[in-house]
Amino acid sequence: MENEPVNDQKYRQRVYAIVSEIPVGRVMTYGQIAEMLGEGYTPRTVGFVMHAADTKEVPWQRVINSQGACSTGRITVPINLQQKMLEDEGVKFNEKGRCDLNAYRWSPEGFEQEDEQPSLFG
DNA sequence: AACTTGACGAGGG
DNA sequence: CCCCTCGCCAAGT
Repeated sequence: MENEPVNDQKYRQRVYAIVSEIPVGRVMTYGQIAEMLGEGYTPRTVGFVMHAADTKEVPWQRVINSQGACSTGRITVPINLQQKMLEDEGVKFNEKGRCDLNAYRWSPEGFEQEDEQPSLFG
């Protein structure tokens, strides 16, 4: 069969495609990605997919949890590797291992989040 | 085919 | 602000 299931890309491919678009020094949360994928997708699933991601082809380190911290903990990867990689890209973490999402969180065009900051018009 | 687990997230205490 | 619980969906056993 010639027709590739491009339109039926597994959610994995979609997740990888999104993650691959995250610029250096920027991050996205699992929930944010799940929201982009649409209904039927949850942060849980995104995390599961990321676990199987090719660490050589995907900037997996730029995906963190909603608290601004690395969820990798001590699982597939040596402790603090993810945070270390992000710090190397310019992302600052505090003593609690959390970064300022308001400053580093990135959204692709068409998926910008609403401003949480109040209007400066006063 | 059913049950358990998991790189999450929001809400309540 | 930290800790615990429930909900979510796909994969592995």
